[in-house]
Amino acid sequence: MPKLGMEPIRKEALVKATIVEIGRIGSLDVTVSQIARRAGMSSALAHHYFGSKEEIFLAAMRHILTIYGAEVRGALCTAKGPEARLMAILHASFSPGNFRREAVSAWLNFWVLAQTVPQARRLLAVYQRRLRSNLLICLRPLAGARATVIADGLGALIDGLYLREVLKSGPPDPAASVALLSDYLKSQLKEGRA
Amino acid sequence: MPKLGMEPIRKEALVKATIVEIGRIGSLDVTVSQIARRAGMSSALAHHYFGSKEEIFLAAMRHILTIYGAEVRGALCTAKGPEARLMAILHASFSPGNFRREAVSAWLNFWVLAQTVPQARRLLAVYQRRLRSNLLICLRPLAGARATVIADGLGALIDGLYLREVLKSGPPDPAASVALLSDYLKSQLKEGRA
DNA sequence: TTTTTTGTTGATTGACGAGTCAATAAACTT
DNA sequence: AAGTTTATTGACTCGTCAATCAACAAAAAA
Repeated sequence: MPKLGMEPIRKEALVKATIVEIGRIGSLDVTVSQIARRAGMSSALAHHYFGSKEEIFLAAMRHILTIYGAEVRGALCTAKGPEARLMAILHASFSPGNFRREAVSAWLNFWVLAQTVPQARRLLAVYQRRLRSNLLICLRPLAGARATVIADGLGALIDGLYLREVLKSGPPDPAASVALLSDYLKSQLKEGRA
Repeated sequence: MPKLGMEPIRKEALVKATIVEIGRIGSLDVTVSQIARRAGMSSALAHHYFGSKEEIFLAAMRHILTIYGAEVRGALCTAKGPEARLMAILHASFSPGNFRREAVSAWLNFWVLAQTVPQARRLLAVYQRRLRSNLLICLRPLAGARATVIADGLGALIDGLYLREVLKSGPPDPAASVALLSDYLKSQLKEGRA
């Protein structure tokens, strides 16, 4: 039955399965067999395509970051004006796609991974830099010299809200998080003007 | 050579060794043997006193939370007035003790643990509630109805700044985190008055 | 048609790790 | 002195899992 051109399909299936399994188990203690089974193939095939478990994790991480990046870009392209663009970024960070339980769990575990795997750390650093830069572009015309402080605060606040989501029982509440962020933003901008 | 009354000594040594090892490895993929070796005993003894690896982790977590709680209480008892008490809490959260790489790494990994181990989740929830309540007590006289929003924001911000410190390369910079927090606080309080 | 490339898996290897157990020894009790 | 409790460990069991391999199947290239 071997159809040709399976590689990208299999890889994508594995990446998605990895995120699901990490979310299900809640940690990186996920076996390649579990991932492969969920993706509908043998563990040997997973190794065949990715070489190692670590590569699978990194691919999954890239996938999450790519989704997030795309979502931000998509939101930005329709938003006009710095304030609207800022809100677009914040909304994208808490969009249903990124704020699913499994995605949050994946993030949390990638943070852990970043402590030991340089490649993972680099990926995360790229995301942080891009977020920061996006925020700064919008903030500078609004807050001048205070832009960097506000951007750092917003970045940390986003991560912190993700963290807290992990412990919360019940369904995720993106609106509350965005509200808190926008409240923070509003008061910081007022501060600059005072 | 068996001296009597070793249990508490051994347990404490194991707990401290656990935190060190988690910091060193950067994850919970720490073997009981590693922990025991660092604590200067056989792995069998570690099992003898704690029964399971999970119990060891939970004890380590309790230890970290206890230290943090003590630090906050200590800082609070000398501070007079709501503003000073707020700053005391913030400073305690970023005291050198809590800010050592190993402690922060432990914290991050306990977060992961909290996703799957109910006992761990409960411990972390207690910490969050206590922090929130401490903040609220100080904030209510200063910000009235806005107190809860500010407390939630501070809590998330603390966690988020923590996170970024672990992942940052280079030495940690508690002062910058405290500065950002106090900046946030200041502008939020001004907000309430406006 | 033969050969090569691509897809696929069951079985196996080799390592490692949590938890148990039997055995030893020092202290404390009676 | 005999018995009990506490401390301590080396050796072992049992399971798991990442990674490899040999083998088979089908498409594409020669």
